Amino acid sequence: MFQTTVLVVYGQIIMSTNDSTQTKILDAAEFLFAERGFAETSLRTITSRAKVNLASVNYHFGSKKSLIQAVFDRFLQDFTLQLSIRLNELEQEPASELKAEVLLGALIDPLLSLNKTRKNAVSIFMRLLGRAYAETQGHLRRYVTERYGHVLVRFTHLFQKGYPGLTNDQIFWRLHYMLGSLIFTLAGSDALRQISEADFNRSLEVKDVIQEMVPFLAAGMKA
Amino acid sequence: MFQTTVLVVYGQIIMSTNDSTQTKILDAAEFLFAERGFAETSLRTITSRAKVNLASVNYHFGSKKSLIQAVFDRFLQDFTLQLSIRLNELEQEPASELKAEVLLGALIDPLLSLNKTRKNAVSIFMRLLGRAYAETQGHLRRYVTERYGHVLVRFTHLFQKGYPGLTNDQIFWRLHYMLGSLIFTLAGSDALRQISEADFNRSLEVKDVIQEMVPFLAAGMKA
DNA sequence: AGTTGTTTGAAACATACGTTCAAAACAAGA
DNA sequence: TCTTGTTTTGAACGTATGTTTCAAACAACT
Repeated sequence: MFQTTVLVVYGQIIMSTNDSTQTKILDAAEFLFAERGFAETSLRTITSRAKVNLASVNYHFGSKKSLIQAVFDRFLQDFTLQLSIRLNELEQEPASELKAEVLLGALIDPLLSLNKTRKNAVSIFMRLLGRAYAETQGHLRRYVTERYGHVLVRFTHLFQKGYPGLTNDQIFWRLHYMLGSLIFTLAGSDALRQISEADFNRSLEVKDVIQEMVPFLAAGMKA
Repeated sequence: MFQTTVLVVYGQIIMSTNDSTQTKILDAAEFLFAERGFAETSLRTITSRAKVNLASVNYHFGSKKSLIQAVFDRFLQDFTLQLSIRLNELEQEPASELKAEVLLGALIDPLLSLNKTRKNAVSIFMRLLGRAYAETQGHLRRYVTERYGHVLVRFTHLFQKGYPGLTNDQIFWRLHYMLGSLIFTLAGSDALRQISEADFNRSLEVKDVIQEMVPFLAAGMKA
């Protein structure tokens, strides 16, 4: 008794809406979690925004903690699927082809493609990642790394193959730096703006921000 | 009625302890806030760790929100003071001297000097900054930027002077990237480790991590 | 020793939260 | 239409939280 619309072009899902209770909850939850944080968002706020009953969260997801995991799963399933397709291709390439720009592309393209599924999905996803990363204490990070960590390991191996002159330590940390720039910048691209002055004429498109970032990160990688 | 010990060498405060209730609360609060987050840390947990009465938080700081601000103030007063001394010097220098390594040093040295005041102060401070940054919604970021933003503006101007070939937009974003790497890396240097494999032999000292980061960031700045 | 202003202490308050429950509403098949 | 399994609903429960209150303890000064 809910409405589902799926727009498919040349076999690819371009946009889909799903008015089921579960989807309405996930949509409201991911927005509010990204906006305010996990602890700061109550189930009542979520169900109120989703226009569903409070009890339906526990009925469909079991608990608030499981809802948070479900929000991440929806993003990470899409993302890691696309990423591992790219990794499969790159793992066939010779080391000479594994330059930073190429490897970053394998990360960024799947990321940007998320915006095809939901509005502002990339910003929301990055904010959620930033928050999950801050949750040193919680079980969320453990859950994410246990479930999706193997993809990042493959990504690391490609960098090691492409940059044999760097030690494993250097690779590890530089990947760390790059992730930091990416998540930090995309999570709060509207944030640091108010720190600086107003006389900047910045392009706000996520795509442009990332495009601007690639040469910066690639240069650092070659340092 | 409380004990204060200040160790001064050649006119500089090397280490100081202060057993007043306010200090005990601040010490416990900054540790727990960094560890678990603001919302996830209750006043009862704080006062229990600090071994003071629950009501003393509201007596000395007014509210939990004000306590959070006070925690930041204690860090930022130390840090921005040291930073602005360095900025004063650098603002006298010719543009040719304002290279990325030098400017980053003006940021990093005051940062590292925080570890002289309290144990693990740098890591704690960076985690707090990461959390404050994630708090898009809250008033915390507004408070910090209104009170200490002018120092960052001066820092931005120095970069513009040192790198006249870059547009203001590029400067702005690249500073953004650098901050992301810095905060992200230092806030969770023990975090991404478990994602990757165990066969890395990483140095864990904050100082070393930062030292390793400078060439990476400087190369990006020159890209 | 007595007075005054400050700090601490134990208890209580009101509120917001995640979760549970049982009844009602609904959908689908016999 | 009756039955069965699923979903939605409104209300309630227990608990944890930030804050307030007011009396007791304390420190400094005369």
